[in-house]
Amino acid sequence: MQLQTSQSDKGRDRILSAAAILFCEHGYAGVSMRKIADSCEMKAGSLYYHFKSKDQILTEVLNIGIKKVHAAVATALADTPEDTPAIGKLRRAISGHLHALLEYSSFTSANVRIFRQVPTDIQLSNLDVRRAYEALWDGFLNELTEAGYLRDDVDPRSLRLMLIGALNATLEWYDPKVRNIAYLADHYTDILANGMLAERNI
Amino acid sequence: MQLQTSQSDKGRDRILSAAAILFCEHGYAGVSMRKIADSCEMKAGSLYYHFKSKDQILTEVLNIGIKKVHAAVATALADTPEDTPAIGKLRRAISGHLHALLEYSSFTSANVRIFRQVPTDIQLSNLDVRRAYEALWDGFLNELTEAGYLRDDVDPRSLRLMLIGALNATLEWYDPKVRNIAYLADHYTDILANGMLAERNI
DNA sequence: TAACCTCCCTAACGTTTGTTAGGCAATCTT
DNA sequence: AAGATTGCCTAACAAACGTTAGGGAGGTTA
Repeated sequence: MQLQTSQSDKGRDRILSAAAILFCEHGYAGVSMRKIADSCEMKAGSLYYHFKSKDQILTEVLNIGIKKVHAAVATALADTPEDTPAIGKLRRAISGHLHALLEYSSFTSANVRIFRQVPTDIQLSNLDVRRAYEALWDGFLNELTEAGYLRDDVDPRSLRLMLIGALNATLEWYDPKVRNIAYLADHYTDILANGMLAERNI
Repeated sequence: MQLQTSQSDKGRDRILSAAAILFCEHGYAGVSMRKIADSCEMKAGSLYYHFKSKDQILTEVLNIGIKKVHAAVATALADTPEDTPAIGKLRRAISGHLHALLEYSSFTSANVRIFRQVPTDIQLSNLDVRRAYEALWDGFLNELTEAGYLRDDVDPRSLRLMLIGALNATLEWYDPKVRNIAYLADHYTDILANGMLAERNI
């Protein structure tokens, strides 16, 4: 997925990419326009040719972040062969989310890390894309429930919050040198699906 | 658990409490000494009577944060009656963590939210307390494994990362008006223990 | 060739930042 | 009563902040 560039918005993209990485690492207030400019080899004033304020850069970074995971998970689900079992679909969705979060996209990581620390009006401008992503998961989990694959005593919304929360938390400790994403996706799918107890205790 | 005050460190405590809340809401760099001072009805200069720098306040907030969850979980486990089943112990530990995170302690929330965005040397000064808390969980999970309660194909360390990650993520959306902590603790324990599938698929 | 647009630059503005020096009233010690 | 200590204050500093105005090099269009 490309940043929504129409033709040759090279400068814009460089700025957004640099900003995403910096926001992710140091938080919103910890990143100045001068630091963003530094890390894409520009000067602070030049950023204002492409964006009208720091807040606008932030808003775009946040929106792109969610759109990237959304696209990754939607693709993973759409590409799933007809006869894939429920746990297989789940694994693909989880894998898509983790890849977008840990590998492809500093935009996604930035969103997860800084969303709650950002001014309220900017949070609001990110709400629509967030809700769309939540709806994607809720739809998928509801399908599984209606098909009888999920326990009927767990409500899909709570499950979604827990599931995505658990996945997003990997961001805090994930290290590609220790475990790869495929292992992580399998492991998380297995435990979320089957639990950690040797014998079930429901 | 009190902030480690020897006698009447009232000023210190007021500053630390105010700082914890602000750090949690706006991130490290988003909170100035003047804002901390404002919200505990002091002036910025006065903070330097109690602390030698902003970084020192941050360091103490982070350390207290972990110590609070540690104490909560340790107490929960220690108070568990002899014959409590494995899932009961797990529930108590999870409940202790969630209470410290969501109810009692803005120090704990601050730690979870801002740790990764903080300068490296300050992260390092928080490592010892963090490791001690991790060891508490690893010890508990190892006990369960050795007693045969946990599946032997999941490794306790990965499990701990996933479990605490999932719990910490509640911070992003928890709202006491929608669900109480007891419900959350039960729900998380159930799914982590038994999984979400109607029929196991191992 | 002239006019224009694109994309970056420099230099400066007013504000906010962390921190320090010095002062002053209340309390405690002797 | 005299002196020391505690706990806060004010005022100021240099640095860093977001943002703006204006300029200039290079390519495109007329």
